[in-house]
Amino acid sequence: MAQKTSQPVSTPSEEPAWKQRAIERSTQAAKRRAEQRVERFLGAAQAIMAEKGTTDFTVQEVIERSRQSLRSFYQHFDGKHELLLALFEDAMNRTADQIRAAASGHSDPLDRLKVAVQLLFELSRPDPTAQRPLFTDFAPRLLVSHPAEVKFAHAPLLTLFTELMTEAETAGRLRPGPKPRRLAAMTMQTVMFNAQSSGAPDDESAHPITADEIWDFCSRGFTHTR
Amino acid sequence: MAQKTSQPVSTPSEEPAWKQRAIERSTQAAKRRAEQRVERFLGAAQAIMAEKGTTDFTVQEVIERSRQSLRSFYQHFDGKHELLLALFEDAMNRTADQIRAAASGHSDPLDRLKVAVQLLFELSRPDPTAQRPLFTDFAPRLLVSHPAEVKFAHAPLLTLFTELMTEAETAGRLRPGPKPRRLAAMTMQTVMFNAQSSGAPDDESAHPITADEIWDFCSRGFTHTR
DNA sequence: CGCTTCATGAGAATGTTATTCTCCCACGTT
DNA sequence: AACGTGGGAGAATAACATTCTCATGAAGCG
Repeated sequence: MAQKTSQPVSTPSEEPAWKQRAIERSTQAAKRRAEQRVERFLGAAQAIMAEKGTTDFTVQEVIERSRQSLRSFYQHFDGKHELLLALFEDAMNRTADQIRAAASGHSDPLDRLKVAVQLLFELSRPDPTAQRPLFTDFAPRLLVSHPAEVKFAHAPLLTLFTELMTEAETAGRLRPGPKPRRLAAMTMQTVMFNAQSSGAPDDESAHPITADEIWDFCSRGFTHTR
Repeated sequence: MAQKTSQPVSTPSEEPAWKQRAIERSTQAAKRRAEQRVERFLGAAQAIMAEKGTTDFTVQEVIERSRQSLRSFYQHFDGKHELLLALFEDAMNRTADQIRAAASGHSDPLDRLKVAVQLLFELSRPDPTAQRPLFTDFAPRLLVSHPAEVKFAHAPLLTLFTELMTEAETAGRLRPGPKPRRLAAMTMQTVMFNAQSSGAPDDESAHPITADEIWDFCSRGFTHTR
């Protein structure tokens, strides 16, 4: 955080710029190498998850696949937990982008919201076919063990939904009262978790709640319109 | 499965009634004893959970506390998983009863629903003070690993909410269209999971969504009332 | 050019649990 | 009295994550 360039306690003038730069350079190099390694771990983990369709891989598998060592792994990650968290944040970012892109295809604010809600619903659903174990396996667990991290990872999505809600509000399409951001938060949660427990898209006998139903529910609630 | 004593496939007459009864009696006795033991395991687990406020106890602790043996434990339960499931179902039943009782204190169908929603919200919230680790720890995990069991355990609650919804519908307080049962299911999910991620009742800086907001959201949605 | 340091590789050691297995005894039955 | 069975004690196993040890090779330095 604080750079030592300032001249307070220690003699700054005794740290010439060239030295700073030299250190900087070697530091940078080290950082690059570290990033390289981290990337390899991440890539390997992602590949394994894609194959097995679960987050239940072992650290062993990851290091074997990435041709690195256990030692190295724990040098770069605080534990398996952090690896998954990194992957999760990444996935959330990409998801937010995907949804934003899909929504941008419509001009009406409510249409945009609708598309976003329905796509998020589909993406959050536990489909054994599609490989999204991070959403269906990891996220729920993380939610109980590290709620703060989850909140952080959800940020991009929340931002997106807040944008969409705000646009809708500006267009006078929201009912007055609740702040867009809170509506966005509740809508997100509602959509994601209802998707979770809605079973796979096909199976089931009776229940499977659909994206349409969720949209209908979120947007209009259940009371009679007086 | 198949009995070895019989010559033909089935010879009921060759099994005298007295023998049947004798077997019955000893079977019943065994069953009683088994139930006894199961109760002890359950009780011990519950006590430990109450003390530690988490489902992360070890099987060891349970058997020590209940003064029984590992062998016995695995003879009665398929694994720790089944023990927790039993406790969970129990807790859900009691929760449903509690909510039903609270709701019965009001005469207006919508008031009843409101009370139910708000109480469920409070009960589902991760309050470190109150000891409800089954809701906050176990349920989410179970949801991903054994969705069917969760659905089963949720049944009493779903039934309750369906009743309340149906009453509201009968009273003409629901908007036409959606079936009460589906509204009940979505409302339940929405309330429970939003509570999950709403942080403890007190802490937090900005967010913490409230029971009122959730009720408002579920009942009225977010669109403008034309 | 030798020396030191640091990031890594390789993999053994540890720790924690759940789960299974083995031995053994007390009992009611035959 | 032999016997079959339920159950107690607790050792053995299995999976993993995590930590620790040792060795190496390359970068930096005098």
